[in-house]
Amino acid sequence: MANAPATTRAQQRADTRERIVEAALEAFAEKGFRGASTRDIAQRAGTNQGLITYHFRSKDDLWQAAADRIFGMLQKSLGERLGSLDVRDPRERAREAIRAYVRFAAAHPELFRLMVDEGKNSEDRMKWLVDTHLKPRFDEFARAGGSPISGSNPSLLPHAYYVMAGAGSLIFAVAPECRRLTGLDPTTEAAIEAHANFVADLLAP
Amino acid sequence: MANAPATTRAQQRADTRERIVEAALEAFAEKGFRGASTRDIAQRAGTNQGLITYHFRSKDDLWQAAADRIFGMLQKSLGERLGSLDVRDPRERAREAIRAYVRFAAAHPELFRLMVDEGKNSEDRMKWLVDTHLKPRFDEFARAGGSPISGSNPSLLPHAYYVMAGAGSLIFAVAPECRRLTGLDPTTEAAIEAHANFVADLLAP
DNA sequence: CCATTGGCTTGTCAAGTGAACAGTTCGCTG
DNA sequence: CAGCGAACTGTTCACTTGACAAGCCAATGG
Repeated sequence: MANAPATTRAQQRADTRERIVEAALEAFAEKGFRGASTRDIAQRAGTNQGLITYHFRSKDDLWQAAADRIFGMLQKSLGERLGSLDVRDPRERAREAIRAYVRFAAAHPELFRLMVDEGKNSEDRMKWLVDTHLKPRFDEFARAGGSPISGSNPSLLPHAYYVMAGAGSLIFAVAPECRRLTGLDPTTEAAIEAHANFVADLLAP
Repeated sequence: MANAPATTRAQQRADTRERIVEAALEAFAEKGFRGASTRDIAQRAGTNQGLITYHFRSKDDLWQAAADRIFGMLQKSLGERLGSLDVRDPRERAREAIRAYVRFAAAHPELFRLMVDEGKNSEDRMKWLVDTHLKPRFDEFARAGGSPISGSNPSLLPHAYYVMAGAGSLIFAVAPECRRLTGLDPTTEAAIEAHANFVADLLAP
């Protein structure tokens, strides 16, 4: 009987791509699109730079894969949390949605960093991000949280959306700064819960 | 009588430095520290790259000058606004401080972009920024706005600070994204006032 | 068992990058 | 008005960047 190979080709391919995407997400969030080099990403993934252009044609394609990954995680995380919630009261559902979002922002500050890095310019990456990932999230926000938060005034929806995103994410996105500035480590469980409740109390009291 | 020179040497020097710092602030906010090149900055300022290393020894020094500029503007802007306000009620003063901050964030989104770009890592620029500019602002926030906002619970101060900063700034920092995502142009006077009131109502109702 | 495939490695390239420096201009001072 | 020195310019240097081409070798399938 021939030795079965330790890892099949398909497995290896998938594993490598996964490692690269994860490293890319980390690097892009940390240094921005231009600041992160493909060599740095390759090193974090434990491979070489040439392999990146082999699996992903270009740096842009790799960035899209990284964005797909983090937004996929967000959708899955929020979906699970709200799906298994049998509360009908809209305000209570809105509160729980806000708290779920804050917890996700704490666990994955890369999401916010990516959004800010790209949202400030009008390049193709921003347009792709809005059309592919942000639009669906915003529409869902309008449906679920609009009324309890913005008081059923639709013209306030954009304000409410960006207030929630900014208020819920910033402290985790600049965690090193927060530690040095305030002494509070926002990555602790207690700080995360305190922040989630603080934001929920503000937006859906 | 000898012709007085069109511009004195001191004027020329100051003008040039000013143009470079302004261009640098713009570029750093737009592309991040690593993403912005000194050549790009020189071009925006209408000069050449060599002049930058002449006036500012290094790219780091130029970045500090840019940070000094935007934080100086913030301090001046808030100081003027609150100085000429003869309202004694703490809550009303807090509301006005919040609204003043939101207006500044709208007029100068570079402030928030710089903070996020640097606050996410632990490099020297972040430490310098905290010690030199952020610490004083945070202390003042604790003195003036702490009680009306965080309900006199000092352990909530960091949360309140980052909620205000994030909620008040994000929509302006990612204005191109906001336009495409929601249809709302956050740079209009109406949108700015709406946002200022929205945030003030949340934090100091 | 061997030819082939395809994931991966290595080496190379043109286009930048920040810093440094020699050369040029010109306002100011003596 | 001479000439010093500060403001400015253009170029060079050592290095990094993303992309690509050629070759390597283990898994695959006949």
